[in-house]
Amino acid sequence: MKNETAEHSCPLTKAMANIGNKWKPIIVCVMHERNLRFGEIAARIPVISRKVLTDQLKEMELDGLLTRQEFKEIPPRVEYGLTEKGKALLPILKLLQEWETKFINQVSVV
Amino acid sequence: MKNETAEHSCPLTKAMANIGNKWKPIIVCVMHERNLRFGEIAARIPVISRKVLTDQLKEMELDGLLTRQEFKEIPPRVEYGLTEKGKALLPILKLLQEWETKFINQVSVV
DNA sequence: TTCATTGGTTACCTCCTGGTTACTATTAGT
DNA sequence: ACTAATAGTAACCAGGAGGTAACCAATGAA
Repeated sequence: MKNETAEHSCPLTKAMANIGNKWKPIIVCVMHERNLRFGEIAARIPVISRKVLTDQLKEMELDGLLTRQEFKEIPPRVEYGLTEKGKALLPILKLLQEWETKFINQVSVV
Repeated sequence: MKNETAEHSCPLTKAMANIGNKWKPIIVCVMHERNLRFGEIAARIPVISRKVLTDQLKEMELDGLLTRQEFKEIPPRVEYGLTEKGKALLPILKLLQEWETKFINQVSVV
């Protein structure tokens, strides 16, 4: 979610600019226990395209949510890991999941 | 954030489909203490356009986040209020704000 | 008769997001 | 000589999200 006004606006807007999109919360979640290689992330989220995954990982690195470590090997190996900022998001995302699960049927059915 | 796969996917994806956009978290926040009329919400979020606000409120009503009560008066009066589901979001959004504030400077500066 | 008020609606437009597909580099293994 | 493996890129595209501006209905007040 691009947001030109994010810089001079409330923390909530900035937070949503960081993780308020389709894939980023999921990427954070799948990395909860250990660093993962690019291919491992892709395997855990099979429905995401490689291009979009690359884009998201780049943005998240810039936003300080995760680190990227490139090993100079052939075939290439790249490992991604959560930063402290990224890790701090985990309990919040867990709450969000619980919230969704709790109120799963409380929508107006049209 | 429209999401065709939301129905058969993880709660997190569904949660983000509910509130993962530019305005909805803010709308929830400004309604934290009491019901508000359309114009009051608009006044609390001056940068949102009327059309977008209307759209968001409609979607949030459908998603069970808030209620809409129309009084048959002239000029019209419409009051919006958080549902239990919407209220349950408040502490989570508060955590998100705190998270953002805490890590506010921890981004890679390019 | 005209205006102000409220809560919208309608038509239209732009740009971003996410998506597909094909392509790349480099080395080891057969 | 050819293939497999990894982590991407590049070119291109459709659709949706958010935005602007003008308009509307109903009534009381001036």
